Amino acid sequence: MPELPEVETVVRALRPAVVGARIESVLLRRKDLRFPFPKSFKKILEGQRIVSIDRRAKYILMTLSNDYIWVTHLGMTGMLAVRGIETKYATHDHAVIGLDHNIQMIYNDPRRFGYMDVMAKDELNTHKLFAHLGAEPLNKSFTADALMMFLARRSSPIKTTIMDQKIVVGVGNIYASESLHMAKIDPRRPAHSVTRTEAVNLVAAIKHTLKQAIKAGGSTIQNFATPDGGSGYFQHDFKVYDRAGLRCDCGKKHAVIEMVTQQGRSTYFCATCQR
DNA sequence: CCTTGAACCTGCGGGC
DNA sequence: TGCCCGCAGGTTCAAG
Repeated sequence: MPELPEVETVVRALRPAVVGARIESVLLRRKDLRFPFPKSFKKILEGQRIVSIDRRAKYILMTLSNDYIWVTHLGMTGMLAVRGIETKYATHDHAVIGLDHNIQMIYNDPRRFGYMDVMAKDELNTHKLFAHLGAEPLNKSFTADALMMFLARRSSPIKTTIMDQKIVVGVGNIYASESLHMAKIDPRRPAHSVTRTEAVNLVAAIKHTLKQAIKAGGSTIQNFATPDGGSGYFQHDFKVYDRAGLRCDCGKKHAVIEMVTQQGRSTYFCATCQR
């Protein structure tokens, strides 16, 4: 999936097209994605206007005129895009939301790890999906002190730890490697071994990496594209991700990027500049 | 509580 | 050319 920058890119691209639009039809081309669509999904959406579109963690939130929130998670391979009315669908076009002014919003997702839900507006912060989420990395509340509190009692690797959505949201497999590289921290180190100074650097690195990626319109890998059909460019800026065997730009002699597996996910780092 | 591993699903690229 | 294997942006759940 899209990590935080990709979801933010999707939200920003959709905003001008969907805010104020009226939902005229909901076509579900299968009954489930990762989970079944809620029974009342069609009934709650149809006839409503989309009041706003926002992001929380990696979730897309669309507030409707009936005070319900339509929640979409893109999973690993989900895409939410707008286009003109068409009757011909692509493989994996699972949901088609018809808007006024002859616009359709299409949800396409080959692996179907994504899902949609609806909830009352005032239920948002207590809802199962959101109650346990940690800090938004780009908010002021995400500080080294806040991070240190969690790191202290964790023995698992720092890379795994910053991907834990209970601690900080939005940092996925790519930006975890990239942020640790920028902060010069070895991803294999136990979380509790990270010093306060390093935590300060790490928090700054996470914020910087995510912001830069948003600026570049996210990363394009395999099937991720921005909703207008374009691509993000951040993948051209990867310093370590997917670069095993290549020289690290730290420029030190024999500094080569390595790949290791941590909890089933690939981690990329430079053992020379990351300690 | 924390940690780890498996599960969900399809497609693609590399190696033989 | 074609097949098989491993791997891919995330999250959740169970078991230790």
